[in-house]
Amino acid sequence: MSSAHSSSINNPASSATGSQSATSSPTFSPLYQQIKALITQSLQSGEWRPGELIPSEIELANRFKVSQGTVRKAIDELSAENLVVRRQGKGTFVATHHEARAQFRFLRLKPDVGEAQYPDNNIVEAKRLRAPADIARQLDIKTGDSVYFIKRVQSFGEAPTILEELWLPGVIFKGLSVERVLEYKGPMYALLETEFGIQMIRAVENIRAVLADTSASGLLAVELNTPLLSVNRVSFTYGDKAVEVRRSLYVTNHHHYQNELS
Amino acid sequence: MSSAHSSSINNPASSATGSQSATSSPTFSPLYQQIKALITQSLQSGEWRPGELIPSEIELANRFKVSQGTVRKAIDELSAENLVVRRQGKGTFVATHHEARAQFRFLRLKPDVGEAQYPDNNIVEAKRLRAPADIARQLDIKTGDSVYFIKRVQSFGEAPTILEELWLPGVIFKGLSVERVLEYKGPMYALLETEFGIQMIRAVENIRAVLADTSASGLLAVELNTPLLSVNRVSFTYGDKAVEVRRSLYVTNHHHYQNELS
DNA sequence: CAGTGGTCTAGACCACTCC
DNA sequence: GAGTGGTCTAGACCACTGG
Repeated sequence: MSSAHSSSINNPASSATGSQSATSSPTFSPLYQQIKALITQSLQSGEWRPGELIPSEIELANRFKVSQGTVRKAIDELSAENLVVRRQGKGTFVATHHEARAQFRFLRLKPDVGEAQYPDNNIVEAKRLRAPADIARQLDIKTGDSVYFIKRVQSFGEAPTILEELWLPGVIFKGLSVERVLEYKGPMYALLETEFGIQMIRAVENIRAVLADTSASGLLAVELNTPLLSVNRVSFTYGDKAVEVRRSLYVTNHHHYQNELS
Repeated sequence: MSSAHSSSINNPASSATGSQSATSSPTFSPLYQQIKALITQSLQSGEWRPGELIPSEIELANRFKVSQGTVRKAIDELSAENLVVRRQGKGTFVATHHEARAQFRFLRLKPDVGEAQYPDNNIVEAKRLRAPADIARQLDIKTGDSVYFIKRVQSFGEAPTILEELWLPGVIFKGLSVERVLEYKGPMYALLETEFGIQMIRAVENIRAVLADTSASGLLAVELNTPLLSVNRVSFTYGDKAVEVRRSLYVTNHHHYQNELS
């Protein structure tokens, strides 16, 4: 017995050769799913930080007392969900929003011609306020709870193209400095990751067509009643916890929202 | 030697135990990728038809002279790409558009309240004509080549919600009967699958916001200049061959286009 | 060169479906 | 019970990265 990290896995027969695994106990799930859950916990707890190398498959197999193949299958799924990134010969790394690759995972707006690029940010407004009912519902908090509100315009070159409002739960992002936000020019998710250790894992977008009102037409430099793409996004971190509501208006005269169906 | 199906796999050492595989020959790819390609060929050729059971993993392993694990990994990927569907205890089946499950793979429009449902079709127009330049480019055919053109309105309950135009290459869907289309009420992809053995595997949608013109406002029963979601879809079959252009207008007053980012 | 993930095999047992 | 996909193991070798 090498002691230390044994970790309670639902795996009665830790015996010797071949068999073991998967009895039909009340709460059964495959071993690799349990391993996956344990690794996810370590990711969530910050045992390994974004961008860092996680232990090798062999090391994890030893730690959890399972075969390398089982760890591999667990990591395969985490990789498919973009929680980690595998690099042959180097190791497996915790996914991070601080990478060019990651920027476009949550930005589907592409220019009609030319290469995709990341837009410039311009903060219009940033403040704390009390959550309106609809926002609170989407964030799974109570109406009137403290939220951060950020309004910004994103531009490609000289053309303002995205007008968006972000709502972030005050409890989770406690201490978010308005000044910090105002001076920050990079991707918001990268900032939230480094400042609060909160990672956006998944998001759901509801899309409609709307008309530009006075405010939008002014900020986006388009005529009143220009058709705009309205994108209502709710973003989730580990454990399917909602941590952002983002309401965006896209000018789609020279850009389009691209989606792959498969 | 049990003769019959040996099938030329890039696998020099078909020797006995363990090793073999993966020499660094000019055109190298992993064994399971080669197996995947062979299975895909059989799917494409119609050796196994949509909805049918394909041979078991063990049978395929014997046929291709590889281990079951290798076949498994090949099928895993085909399953992830929705080309086949695995059913424990029963077998692996060729995916088909004749299933409730499959309907919503290519229809992301969801009602704001209530369960998703499949709309009723109303054909407005169906005819053969010569491909305009932009359609031809997207279908990878020549301007003026014969195409089928179908215009239809789809309604949820009493509310017309989708106005769309479909272009299908004449060469591929030769003999598509206008009468057949006019009387057909189900999903178009199911019809094309059964009538021509062509399966839609993947699609790319480019989305913008536009204003309803006179024609659209009439057919969709909305006011002139109502904002509409414009969805330009190109669909692909095996071998990434474009086989449909579909230009849709969605009324998003009581529905929204839902997209999951991950 | 050692260490990592990637591929491949062989064999075992489990869970599910159908006869 | 027989057959299918699903899980798990153990061990081998390959491809890639870096010191």
